[in-house]
Amino acid sequence: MPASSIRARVRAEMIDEIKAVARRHLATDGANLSLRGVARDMGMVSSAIYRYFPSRDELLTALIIEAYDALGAAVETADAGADRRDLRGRWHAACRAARDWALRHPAEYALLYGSPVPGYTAPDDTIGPAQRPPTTLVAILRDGLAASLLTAPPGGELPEPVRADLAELADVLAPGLPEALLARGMAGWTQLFGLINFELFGRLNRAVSHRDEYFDHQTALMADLIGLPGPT
Amino acid sequence: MPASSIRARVRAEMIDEIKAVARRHLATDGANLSLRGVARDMGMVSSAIYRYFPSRDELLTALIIEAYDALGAAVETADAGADRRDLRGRWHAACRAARDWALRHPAEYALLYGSPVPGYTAPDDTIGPAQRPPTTLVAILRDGLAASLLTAPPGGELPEPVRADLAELADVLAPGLPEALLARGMAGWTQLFGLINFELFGRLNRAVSHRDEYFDHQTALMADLIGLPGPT
DNA sequence: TGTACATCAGTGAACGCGCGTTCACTGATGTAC
DNA sequence: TGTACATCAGTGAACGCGCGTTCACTGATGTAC
Repeated sequence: MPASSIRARVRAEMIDEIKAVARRHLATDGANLSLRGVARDMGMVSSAIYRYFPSRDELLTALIIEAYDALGAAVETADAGADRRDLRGRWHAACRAARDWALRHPAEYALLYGSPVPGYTAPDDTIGPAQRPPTTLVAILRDGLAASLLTAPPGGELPEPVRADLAELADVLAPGLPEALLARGMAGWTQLFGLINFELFGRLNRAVSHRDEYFDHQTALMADLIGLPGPT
Repeated sequence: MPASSIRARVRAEMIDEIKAVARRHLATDGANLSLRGVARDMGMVSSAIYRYFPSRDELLTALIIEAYDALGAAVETADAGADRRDLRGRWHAACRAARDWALRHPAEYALLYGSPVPGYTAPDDTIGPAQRPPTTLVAILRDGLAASLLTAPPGGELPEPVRADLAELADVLAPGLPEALLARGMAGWTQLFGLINFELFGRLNRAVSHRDEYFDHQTALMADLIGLPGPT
């Protein structure tokens, strides 16, 4: 290995460490991530960070993309671990994986799905990673339809403008998926993140104590609405 | 009117004005509300604010309570304006009112339902106002049941720990409501805020352009799940 | 293999800005006799 | 009705802290001949 690539490797490790420290900071400061604070924790002077990230916002962006990818990978892996033909099992596995990831990484979750960071607008590179979780969910529906395990609801129930929007969206997320089924998939996706939001941001605090069971039951209700077959 | 109460009235007006200015600030700074910024906008020196609020956090709390009350009132008024026996109409009206309020007051909505403010914990006075929207929603279900317009799903579908949690919760939100119906009401409530979150925080940006129709349709799906009678 | 040069990481000081909160104070407004 | 006193709103300076970013710099590490 040439000396230059040692330098490159050390550099890559530094970048990773900065991101790791920054992730820890997110937990206490929320999105008010402080470059100086990160530098302090690394035992460097604050300006040294600029060797690795050109600005605070770029560091934030890197964290956001990594978080989306981690969440997306968790959801995809969970889905992949379930029997292909057990749609309900796949749905539950994917939803649980999202929730588990969020509970294990609450600050990163908040960065992705909480209030927008003031003064920060996410660049376009975040779009792809952000689409992984919903893509995985609707893939379950598409597979089910292809295997005739599932029937699409009548499309006539959709108002025309909604149908048109969903048709375009289907091209991106799940080509060929009937609009009425995509609408239900979106409902499930919305519900999933509504549930996680409420749990994580304290909305269940004096209300629901058996969180796992509650989550599973709410998820099952959505599976019913979508029409996923399987044991209730 | 005695002179003293003139002073009291002026004081009350100042408090209102401070809150109004602070609300404007929320729109740009998010929850990083700055007392000095508010004071500047009012043409006062920053320390003068302390005549009216003992600390920044108390001002935040006042804004939060007012926002919850405004949202709660909007939802209640919308529900009250619909035919008592048209459960589906009431449900839609309440949901639309919540969304409308959120779209008109995005920063305040984010304060209530977005990521927690770092370093701030909401005091107990916020609990009551925060419960108004879900209380209104489940009241629709309770009314429907009382008027035999609605039947409760079989309670056997609920895992026991969830049933117990929901039984306690029913005592607070809607005494006597069967747990399985409350579970569906909670699903609707979760969905409602999931929908608003996604719309407000940009999750629908390159995906759904007919927001009103999409929202109504998603809300209708939840009404189906709950079993609300009425025209689909 | 050894030397001259280029690259790069990290330092330390500084700029210009922001913040919440305290404190002694001035003046105006109200109250009591 | 007039005067002495108390209350209160708002001022201005200060404390002590934080932040992102720039810039000239030192030394170490790598590269080319």
